[in-house]
This record gives sequence, structure tokens and C-alpha cells, in this order.
Amino acid sequence: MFYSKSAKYAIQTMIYLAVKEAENLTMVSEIANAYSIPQSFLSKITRTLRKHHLIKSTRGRNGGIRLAKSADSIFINDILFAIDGPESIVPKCGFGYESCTTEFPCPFHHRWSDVITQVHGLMESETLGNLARDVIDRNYLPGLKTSQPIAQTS
Amino acid sequence: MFYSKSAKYAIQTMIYLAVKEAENLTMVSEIANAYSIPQSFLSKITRTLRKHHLIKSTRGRNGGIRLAKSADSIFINDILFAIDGPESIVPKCGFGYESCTTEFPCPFHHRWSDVITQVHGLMESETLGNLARDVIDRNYLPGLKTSQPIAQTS
DNA sequence: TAATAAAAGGATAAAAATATCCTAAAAAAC
DNA sequence: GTTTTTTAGGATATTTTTATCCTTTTATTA
Repeated sequence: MFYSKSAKYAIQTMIYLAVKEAENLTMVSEIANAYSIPQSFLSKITRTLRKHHLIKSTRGRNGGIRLAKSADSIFINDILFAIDGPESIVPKCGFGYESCTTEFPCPFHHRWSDVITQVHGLMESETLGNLARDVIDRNYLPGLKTSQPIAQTS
Repeated sequence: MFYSKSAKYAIQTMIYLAVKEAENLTMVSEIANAYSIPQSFLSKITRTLRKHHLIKSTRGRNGGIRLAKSADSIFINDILFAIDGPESIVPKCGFGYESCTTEFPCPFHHRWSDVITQVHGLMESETLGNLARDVIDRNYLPGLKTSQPIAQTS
């Protein structure tokens, strides 16, 4: 896949928070439960997200996490960067050559560059806000009271 | 990335063989050396390729491997399937939901389906023959005597 | 203030992917 | 037929990713 399982968990978490933006704090355990993510593992991921200033957290009873800024100002790439590191957001050669550029292309380069560019363009331009609105419109968020199988609504 | 390191090695190997199609047999060690792949590891991969009838091998002195059929009849998907298994060639949900369909889509589904479909379409339609011709045209194959840095020729 | 509940953090474990090593089998060369 | 060279195969090791466990810190509540 284009990103790690950890990054997937992170994106799920961020979407969850974006959808619940109104609420001040959400417990990590609630999100872990909603997506069937091991709680301790998700805890590590949210700590990383916090270190990258994507979320803020409060300890202690009634504590939890929330977005650090507007969902519209957070791009998917920001999340991938935080979790999978800088490499993850650099369009990489489909063929796997370390240094594959336009000047020194690999066999796959030309065939893949369009597609790879699209993927990374999507990551760069897609905001958490867009995804959250999509989730709300479709009424689709596991674990939320408002959630309904989309199959019934369409 | 879209596929594993093993699959990358396999694709590199298959392209190497396709370019050298004229020659009867190529040693695994030669390919491993050309791409800096651990030889024993590549040996395992070529055994898998053989079991999937993508290459044929001959043991003993002057032995080696060669394509089992015409490069034009081998699709990249065939290689990915052999190495990474059936999952690798099934377009998967960008968001990571296990069951993400048109009827039961996830937030990413609509945004990603176009891109994912393109990636997998490319895998399905791209043949080893096409890639090999590209390599020959560009005179680009590590370890081959004919290889030249493409930067010099363009 | 003590009990409780939450995130933070560190140590460890389990699983998966990648890599190494050694022996066996087979084909050719001598 | 012995040696050499190559792929086949199995056992093991290393690395990376994912997951678990336990303790600490912090805030709330009783």
C-alpha cells in the first residue's frame, strides 16, 4: 500500500477527530475501539501526532485528544509525514531505483510518473476537512452513534 | 510502495531476462550482482518465479535461468501475483477498510478509486516485453555490457 | 487528601519481511 | 568417476513493523 498500517491508523484517528471537532476531547480508547486498533499501539501513534503538532492532548480524568488546528488546514501528507517520515511524501520511482529522475530514468519511470504524481498530488491537496465532510455526508464513521451502514442510505 | 522489495527484485530480474532473451541462460549471481541483490535471497525469489512458471531453470555448470515464455505474454501483474500473492493484484481501498465497495464506500473510496484503478490497470496491461524494449531503447540495464548512463545519451 | 481515570513513556514481545548460511542435487568439464 | 559449478532447499539470523505490558505523570472527583 502507499503507506504503513500505522499511518492508516493515524489517518483514521484524524478523521475521527475532525468529524467530532465540536467536542472538546476524545479518548484514545474510544477511537481504538471504533476502528479495532490496539489501544497501546494507537497511544504511541497519537503521541507522535502530538509531537508533530497535529493534535493536542490533555492528561488525567476527562482527558483526551483533539485536533491542534482546523481540519481544513491539515493535509493528508502532513499525517503521512508525521508517521512514516519524510520519505513517505516524496514521489518514489515505481521501479524502485534509488535515484530515478527525469534525466536518469528507469524503465518504469515514464509509465509510472503520471500515476505516482497523481497519488502524491492527492495526498498534498486533500485536507482532513474534505474527508471529514465526506464522512458526515455519508453518515459513515464506525463507533459513532450517528453511524449507519451506508448501504441502507444509498 | 505498491509492492514489496521482493517483488521489486523479481521485476528487475524478469526485465533483465527479457532484455537478454536471446541468450539461453543467465546465472542468478549475474543478476544479483547487477542489481546489488543478496544472491541467496534472489535465489529464493527465482525459485518462486519458477514455481509460477514464469521462468525455467537449469542446474549445474553452465546452468541458469531464462523466461518460461515470451516477454510479451508476461504481465507485471503476473510477477506481483507470484511474489506478493493474490492480494497484491486486487485493487485495495486507499483508506484501508477491509470491505470497501461501491455500495459501502469509505471516505477515501471515491477520491482514490480513480488512482488505484489506474495503478492496477497499468499492472495488468503492461508487459515485460514493453519494459524490455524501453530498456533496450534507452540502453539502460545495470551490469550489462551495453549499459551506459542515460544522462550521456540524452 | 485519597481514589480514579486519562495520556505519556519505556521495556519487551510477536510477527513479518529481508537476509545469510550450509548442504543437497544436478549438470558439465576434466 | 571425480571435481567443479550451478540451482534447490532448508535452517537460521537480522531487521522492521506491529503489538503488548507495566509504570509514571497529570488532572478530576469524591
